[in-house]
Formats: sequence, C-alpha cells, structure tokens
Amino acid sequence: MAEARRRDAAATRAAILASARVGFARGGYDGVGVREIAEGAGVTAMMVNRYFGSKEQLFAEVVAQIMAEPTILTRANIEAPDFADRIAANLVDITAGGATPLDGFLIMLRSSSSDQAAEIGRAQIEAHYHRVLTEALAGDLAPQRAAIVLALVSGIQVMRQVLALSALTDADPADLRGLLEPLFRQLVRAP
Amino acid sequence: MAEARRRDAAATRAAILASARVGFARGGYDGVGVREIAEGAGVTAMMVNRYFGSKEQLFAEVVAQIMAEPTILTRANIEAPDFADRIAANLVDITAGGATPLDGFLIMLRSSSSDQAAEIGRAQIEAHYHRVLTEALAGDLAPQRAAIVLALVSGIQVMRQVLALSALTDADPADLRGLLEPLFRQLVRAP
DNA sequence: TCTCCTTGTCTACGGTTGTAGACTAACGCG
DNA sequence: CGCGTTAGTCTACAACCGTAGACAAGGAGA
Repeated sequence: MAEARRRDAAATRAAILASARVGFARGGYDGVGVREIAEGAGVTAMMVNRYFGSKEQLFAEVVAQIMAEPTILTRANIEAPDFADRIAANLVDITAGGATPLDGFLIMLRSSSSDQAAEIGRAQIEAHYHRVLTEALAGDLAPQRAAIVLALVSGIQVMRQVLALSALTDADPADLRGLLEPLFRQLVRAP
Repeated sequence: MAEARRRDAAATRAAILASARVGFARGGYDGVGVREIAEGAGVTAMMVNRYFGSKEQLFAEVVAQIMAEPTILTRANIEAPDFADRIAANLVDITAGGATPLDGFLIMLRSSSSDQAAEIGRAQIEAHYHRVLTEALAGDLAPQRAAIVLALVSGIQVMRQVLALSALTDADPADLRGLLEPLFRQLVRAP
C-alpha cells in the first residue's frame, strides 16, 4: 500500500477496496473504521464516501467481490469423484486447489454483530455457497447435507483462523486430511 | 428486567451480568454498549464499572460464567457409548440433554473482531472444551479429532443461529440426527 | 497559456463510546 | 434517633465514529 500514486481514480478505488477487504476480514464490519481503511489505501477518509457512498455500501461491495471469486465450491469440483479429497485438502492447505478460501465466511461471522452487515452477506452465502452445493449434491436431504458440509468447512476455518487451535494449526496436514476425507465422503453420498 | 428493586447489591450485580450475557450473545463484545447493558438491568451505566471495573472485565466474567456451565461436553457424556447420538441430538434440539448449549462459541465468534475479547475466550474454549474432549476421546490424533468435533459443533450452531440457514432451522430433527450421528461416531472412534 | 473538471485534503459537525468524579439517598447499627 | 457506610444517579470528559461541505491542486483540452 501507500505507493506514490497521484490522481488515479481507478487505482485509488481499487486500493480502498483492497484495504477495506483486509480490514473487514480482520475485524468485521464494526472492527475497522473508515479512517483506518483510508489510511491503508493512502488516502483520506472522505475518499471512501466519495467513491462508495458510505461505509455500508463499501462493505456490500467487498462482500460481493469476495463471494464472486472462485472457491472450492464450484460445480465442477463438487461433482468430481474426488470432491471429498479436494475439499479436505483445501481446508488443510487453504491455498490448495487454486481457489480462494471461503473468506466470505470469516467476514460474515465477524460482522454478524451488526445488523446492517449481517443481512448483506447472509443472502450471498445462501445464494453462492449453499444453493450451488445443494444442486450439486442431489439426492435425499441434499439441502441438509449441503448445510452440514458448509458447517464443517466454516467450523474448521473458525477453529484454525479465529481461535487458532493449535491442534489444527500445528498438525500434520496428512493426518488432518485423513480425518476429514471420510466425513466429507459420507456427506457427499446420498443416504 | 427492570423489577422494582432498590439497594440490593447482589441482585443488581446479577441483573447486570444477565443483561450483559444477553447483549454479548446478540451482538458480541462490540455490539452492545455499557449504557444498553445497564438499561437492561435497570441501572445506570456507571454501575457496570462500579461492580465489574470495566466493560472488558465484565465480558471476561460473562464468558467465564458461560464456560463453567454444564454442556454436552462432559466427561461422562463423552465416554458414554452413545455419545455420538447425544451430541447429535443436542445440536438438533439445543435444549436436549439438560445441558446449556455451547453459547460460549457464539459469543466468542461474534466477539472475535475485538482483540481484547478474543484472547479472553480463546483460552477458555481451549481449556473447557478442547482439553476435556481431547482427554476423553483418547487414542491416535485425539487433539485433532477433538478439534474437528468442536468445529462441527460450532459450525452447525453458526449455520443455525447466525446465518439461519433454512435447511437446518426448518428440517426434520430426525433427519438431521440421522446425518450427524455417523459423523460424530466416526470422530469418536480412534482411527 | 488559459480554463474547467476531476482528484484529493482540511476542518468540522453531531453522535456515541468507555470511563471518571462528585453528589444524593437509602439502609443497618449504635 | 442519629450517623456512617454503601448503593445509586448525574454531569462530564476525552476519544472515536461516519459523514458533510468548502477548498486546493493536478491534468487535459481549447
């Protein structure tokens, strides 16, 4: 951040968006102020409102951007025969699979305390994550199985990144994959 | 709240604690102010600091109180042969099992945005939930299996109570138990 | 070179936050 | 009955929040 950029609207807008994403991911909607976001982008707080109207609209744009990024929960991935392996690997090594991890979850969890922010992402999670997963899983109780898959994914992420449980952060990735794969395999298969 | 109570230190303290618990559970550490907490207890904001020193110490006390309550994660429950059934039932019907649900999780997740609050509950979760579960599970990779159990439990709770995923809130409890039980059974059994 | 639109900053506002000190009123005890 | 301790309130402060308007400076076209 804070490069020597002057009078470049597109770059400034992008810088604000990037700084906001970092800030919201760390502290949620209420955990970061517009002044801090602006400082991270090398501009003044007023620029945030100039470019995005308000903090709330900026948050909505950040969430929409994150949700639109490719995740492990794509149709092709889900329907692949080794989906359980892939998602387990992605959880253990969040950079695996060439997909952004489900950052949307963390931001939403951390922002769920503010009513304005909660509803913004709730619909997005349901639309982008749960719906596509439900359709791909098919079979009996597909919505419920999809929800449990999401619960497991978000739960692991929370334990690793929010609570930093050493049992997960310091464990042998192969061991973790060995524990997670059977769980996902069971959920992918219709009962 | 707001009963006709006057000059009763113990009752006032308890009322503040109860109001704080409700507030923190709904909005997390930053989601509720001391004035709002005090109003819920029928007193002035200053009483919070008088009785608890600061908002942060009040939060610590609330978290400690919640963590000390009996949950489904007791040694007796975990070592019972039907632990998987019990925890699945407890997740589906959070009043089942005569145990307070893991409210501590929700409060911590919603409060994880504030640094001060995060560390307070992190240690408590590790001590009260993860440690006892690890000891009871025994066998290979017990800490990892315990962490995944916690991840699943917290994930389900998040999906139900924070994101209010209709697939979980409106589903037939028997169906959910049928999906969850095999997962927990697999985790309880040492690999 | 002059001009005008865009990009950015500065100052400031009303509101809310957690906290502090001074003050009032009720209760128990002699 | 009087008095000291204690539960409680009131006012206020300093800091921060999101937002607004006025103003300065850069850059491109005439």
